[in-house]
Amino acid sequence: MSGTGRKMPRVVSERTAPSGLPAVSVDCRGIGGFSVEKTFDCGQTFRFFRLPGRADAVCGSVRMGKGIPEVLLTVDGSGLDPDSGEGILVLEGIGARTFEERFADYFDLGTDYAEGERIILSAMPDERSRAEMSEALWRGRGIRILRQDPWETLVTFILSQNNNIPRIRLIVSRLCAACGDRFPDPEDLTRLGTDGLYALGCGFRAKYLSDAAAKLLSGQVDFDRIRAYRRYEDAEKELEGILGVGPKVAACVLLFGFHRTDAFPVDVWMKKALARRFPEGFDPVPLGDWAGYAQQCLFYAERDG
DNA sequence: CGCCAGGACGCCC
DNA sequence: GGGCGTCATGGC
Repeated sequence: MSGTGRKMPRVVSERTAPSGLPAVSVDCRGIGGFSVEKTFDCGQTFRFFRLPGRADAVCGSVRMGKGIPEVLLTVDGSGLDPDSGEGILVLEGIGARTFEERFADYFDLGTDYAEGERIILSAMPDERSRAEMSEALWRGRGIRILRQDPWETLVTFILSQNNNIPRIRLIVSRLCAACGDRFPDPEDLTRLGTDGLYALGCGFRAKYLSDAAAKLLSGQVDFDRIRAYRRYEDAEKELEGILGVGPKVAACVLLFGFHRTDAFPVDVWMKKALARRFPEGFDPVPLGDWAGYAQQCLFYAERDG
């Protein structure tokens, strides 16, 4: 996906919420649809939680980068049509300037996902597989690939292996609680040590997190270098130099943390989805930069039932 | 009690 | 290169 979107969302009002925090309303019509519920419940982020009794509103913290204060954000999608994903999005915790400079990009609202659907379907090899993909895209319509912080995605997806989403969220929340209610930096993991991470419930993944922190701090793994690789395999191999990072975790980090949208993570859910929908086999390569979005739709549809 | 979870490692052949 | 047991933990 190009990200050189034709129609950027527009801030239609800015105010101070009763909480005292800044808030903006954003016109999301004509950008290809957006669903808060699906985007924050499709397993790409683990630090947002549904507001009680609200299927269409979430609240969570966004890591903006090392040394930059996190943003506590409430995302209210109740003004978006659940079918078309068109309407007004309300964000509490940021003003218009922060939205335009950072969060329009974070939500990937400048990318035309309707065009992406057409590209994906046109790349399907036959009518039967096209029908299967069409159904999955319909179910996942409104999902956006968030542009998250690479370090946060690395840590959370190391924790994801042989684990389930509720428990990943639990461990991440304990990690943040142990680091002053913010996401830990590499130095924080070093300070906690493998024993400390183990005590927080990371299990056998504790040593993986220690290794990740050490290799980031030493420069053996470098996010700028990863970002600069042309070939997906080069970026994947550098990430796989970290203990506990294999093809699946690397794919998630590249997709969600580096917006390498040609990544196509395959986990147990995806294996089930692919075997069920495409028994003759499935090749994500022809999907190009839309492979990651197609994967998210297949994953969401499979897990949603 | 068992089984499973956004897998990867270490070892075997 | 493929196959298989193992790894912590919590929820069911």
